[in-house]
Amino acid sequence: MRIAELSRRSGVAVPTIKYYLREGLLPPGELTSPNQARYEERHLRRLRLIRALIELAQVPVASVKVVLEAFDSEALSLHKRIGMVHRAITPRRQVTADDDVRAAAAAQVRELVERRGWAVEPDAPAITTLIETITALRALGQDRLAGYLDAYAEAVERFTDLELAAVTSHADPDQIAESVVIGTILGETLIAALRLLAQESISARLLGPASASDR
Amino acid sequence: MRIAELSRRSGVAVPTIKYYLREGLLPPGELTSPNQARYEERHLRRLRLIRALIELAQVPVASVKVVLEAFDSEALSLHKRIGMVHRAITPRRQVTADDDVRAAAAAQVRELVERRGWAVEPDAPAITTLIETITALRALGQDRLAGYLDAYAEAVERFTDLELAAVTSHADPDQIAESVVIGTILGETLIAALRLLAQESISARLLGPASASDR
DNA sequence: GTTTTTGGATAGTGCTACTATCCATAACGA
DNA sequence: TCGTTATGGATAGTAGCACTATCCAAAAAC
Repeated sequence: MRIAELSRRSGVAVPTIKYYLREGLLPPGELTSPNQARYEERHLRRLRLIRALIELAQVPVASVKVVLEAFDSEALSLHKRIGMVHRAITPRRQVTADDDVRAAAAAQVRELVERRGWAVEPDAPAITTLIETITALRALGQDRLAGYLDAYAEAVERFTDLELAAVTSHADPDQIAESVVIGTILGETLIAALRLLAQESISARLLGPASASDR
Repeated sequence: MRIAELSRRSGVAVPTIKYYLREGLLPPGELTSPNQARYEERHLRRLRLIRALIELAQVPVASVKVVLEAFDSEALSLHKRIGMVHRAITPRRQVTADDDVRAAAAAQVRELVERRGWAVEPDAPAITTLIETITALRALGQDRLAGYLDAYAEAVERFTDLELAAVTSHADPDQIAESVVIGTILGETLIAALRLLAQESISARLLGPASASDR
């Protein structure tokens, strides 16, 4: 197919497709002449994936590129590819002043990881996010929330077990990689949306129409 | 305190504080003369909250403003304030072409909400996100993942129950509002980070060193 | 009494994610 | 066959966001 059809079937404007080609998000089509290229179904699939990552999961274009590189690195172990994706989608956090609040948060995270028997590198990007978030929660007077970390961690393990169990049912290792990468990123969007719905429902029941200041 | 001290204690540059004042994120200090204002502890707390929302939860400045307005709307019921926050932190999704894939996803979401007995408005922002995400997952050939929606929903209810239970232990309704708003937004960051850690751990165990192409 | 800081206003910056324009060539439709 | 439309590739421009920088007269600090 030519670029116009790719655009029509994906809903992405032609100049945007050209931009993705320039940025290396989308592999070039096969040139049939100096100014004519042919695109395949895989280009359409790739384009849909790019749009899902950008629009739904809000991944920046530069990170999408890294994610897709991990996606395509068939020579690497799946674990390493997942590591690449994690690094790509975790924003760089500049570490706050290293006071005792942060040290306590770091200790809490270390203990959590140990208690749950998680095999993670101590400099994993999510560790920093976790420490900074707990530090912020405590600084905001929300120690209570930070104290429920273990319960959160347990609930979170359900997602992961579920996902990885689903994945191992696939036979083709490339299919597995695809599922894990997509599941990691779009799964987060899914979970966040479900969480908001559950919250709205509970809040409607507990805190809504019954409130004095309402209506 | 004056602006220099506010800057020093919060770690936010003076011009940035002025910018937040202009944008209405931070209430003005009390003017003691035409070009002199006094800031209180509450300004420092507010500034820390703003930074946590922007840096950790990646909430855009314009949305932070709406969140803080909900935060300060003491006249509204907590349920309505939560609704404001949800609308502020959910990006506008332009609806994809209304084909049968999307219709099926919409039906799936409707059934899920009904099955779980969730009391949510049918035009809640998270509903659209959910439908679009499921549509995208199916378009990407990840029907399996989309099929686990119920299990995801169940795990997600744990968070929410936990949070709301924790909240009702507070007596002061303003404290409750504060906890819910902060918990809603920073909780998501927390959950996402924990999920990445759990995933890294499981993937290290199942898919890591054992792989052929890995060292 | 001089140096520093302040609130307030305005303008400028760097980055991101596109859009727009141009051009020579190729494909299409009458 | 021939005028119109589409294409690949290059370059330049744009809109929005989140700050930064600069300036000023007046106040504070030393």
